[in-house]
Amino acid sequence: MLRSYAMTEDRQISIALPTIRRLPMYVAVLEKALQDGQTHASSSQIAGALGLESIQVRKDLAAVGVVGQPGVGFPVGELIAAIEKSLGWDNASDAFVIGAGHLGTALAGYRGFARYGLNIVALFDSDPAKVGQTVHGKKILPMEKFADLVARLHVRIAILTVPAEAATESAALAAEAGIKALWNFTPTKLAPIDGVIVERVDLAASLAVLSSRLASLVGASGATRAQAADEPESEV
Amino acid sequence: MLRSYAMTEDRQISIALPTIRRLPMYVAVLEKALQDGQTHASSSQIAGALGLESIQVRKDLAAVGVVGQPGVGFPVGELIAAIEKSLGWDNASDAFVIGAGHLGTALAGYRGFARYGLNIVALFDSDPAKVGQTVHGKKILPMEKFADLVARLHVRIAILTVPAEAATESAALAAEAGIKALWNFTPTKLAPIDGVIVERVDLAASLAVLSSRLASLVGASGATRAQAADEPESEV
DNA sequence: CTGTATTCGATATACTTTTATCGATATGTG
DNA sequence: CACATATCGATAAAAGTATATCGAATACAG
Repeated sequence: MLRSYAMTEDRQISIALPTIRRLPMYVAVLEKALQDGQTHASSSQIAGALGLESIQVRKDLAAVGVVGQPGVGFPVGELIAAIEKSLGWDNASDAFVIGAGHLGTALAGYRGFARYGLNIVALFDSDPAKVGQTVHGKKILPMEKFADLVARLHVRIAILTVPAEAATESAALAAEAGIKALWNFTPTKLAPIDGVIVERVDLAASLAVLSSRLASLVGASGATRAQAADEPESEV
Repeated sequence: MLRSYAMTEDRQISIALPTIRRLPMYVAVLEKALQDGQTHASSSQIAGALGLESIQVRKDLAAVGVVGQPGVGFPVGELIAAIEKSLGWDNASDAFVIGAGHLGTALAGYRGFARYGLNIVALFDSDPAKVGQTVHGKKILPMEKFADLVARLHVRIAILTVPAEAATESAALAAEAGIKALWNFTPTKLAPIDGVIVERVDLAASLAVLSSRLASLVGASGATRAQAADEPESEV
């Protein structure tokens, strides 16, 4: 495989974004296979479990650098380790939640993150009424302590769950404190911040896909009956 | 079924998925422009506000069928209306939340949805302790009443915020009740259900992008050997 | 009225991602 | 061992997206 990069040993950077997004699904399937006692899994097996094509699975797995064995499949354990390394999930990262509202609380209580190499340490909120409370065994601390604790605990990841209007300010504060990666759950699209990675969970985009598909489903049934098995009521 | 260009206005199906995901951002920017009294907005102005290229904005806006005026820009009001129509946001849709945990409560309290044409009517939970409570002015009802109320109120959208292990069952129940679109916030990848649109908010995928970028940022000091202890099951 | 700066839309090009093809390797059966 | 089946990896093709170019339309200043 020759590509224009090929300089660095770790080619994590060059893994295609769509591939990266699929990697967690592979981990889930592979861990299940491992529990079932499988030492190897074929691309077609993985693909079948996820509703993908086997060839795409092979391409994705090739991207993380694991070689399979013709006639056998891919070594499950090795594969999991390689994927987790590619994602940086081999070493758990500590994270702070900024904004101890409903969403922040929900995320703080989500245990699945442990498997994703993410460890939520504490929550921060500017509301004095919330400070001092404990949610899911994690303390809610005042924003004033944020910068100091980021430095002392070497926390690199902050999860933004503040109201939309506070997002920009909170992001700037986090960047100032030395946060390297922001997981932005607010509807606010943040301006790029130098040296800070921002990944947004865009509910509006997700809902847009859902509702446009729904709209075309309903709209299509009025014009054509080609694929519609049942007749939805025309409620416009 | 073939996608023809015959219909001038209603070719929502053919809008590219990446474009659809960007449409909500345009709406946000355009509404701001409208508030500032602008009647027209140029593609470069919109692009600048969102960190995109003007040409991409023009292409996206062309996809929703609005024509701009050379030297002037795009008519703001018309554009908003066209985008909202494309997304099915012109008529608000009622939705039920299944699972009145932290996440479900958070979503039920999120007012931004109103602007996205989504109206959360009630929450459902199988836990008798939660039933009867009210969150954000919305009642938590028992799952037993779900099917009946879907039919009576013609609700088409359900928001899944149950624990991972309950996701498949809840989805089947929703489909049975006549739900047409499922917005899946659980980590469970649902098998395709006939006649039901499923859109998943995949936190693992989002986190994968974040952490892989963070890992490659740290970059050169990457040599680590770690065996991850597995977590039994994920739980929202 | 003329020139300059904007801006759009159509077409073309480049890039990314997915899907297809095919030869080679491995397993298992009779 | 011969043969059918399963599987991978490399290469190629196709499909899908993003970006570049350029002529034409518009506004505005001089």
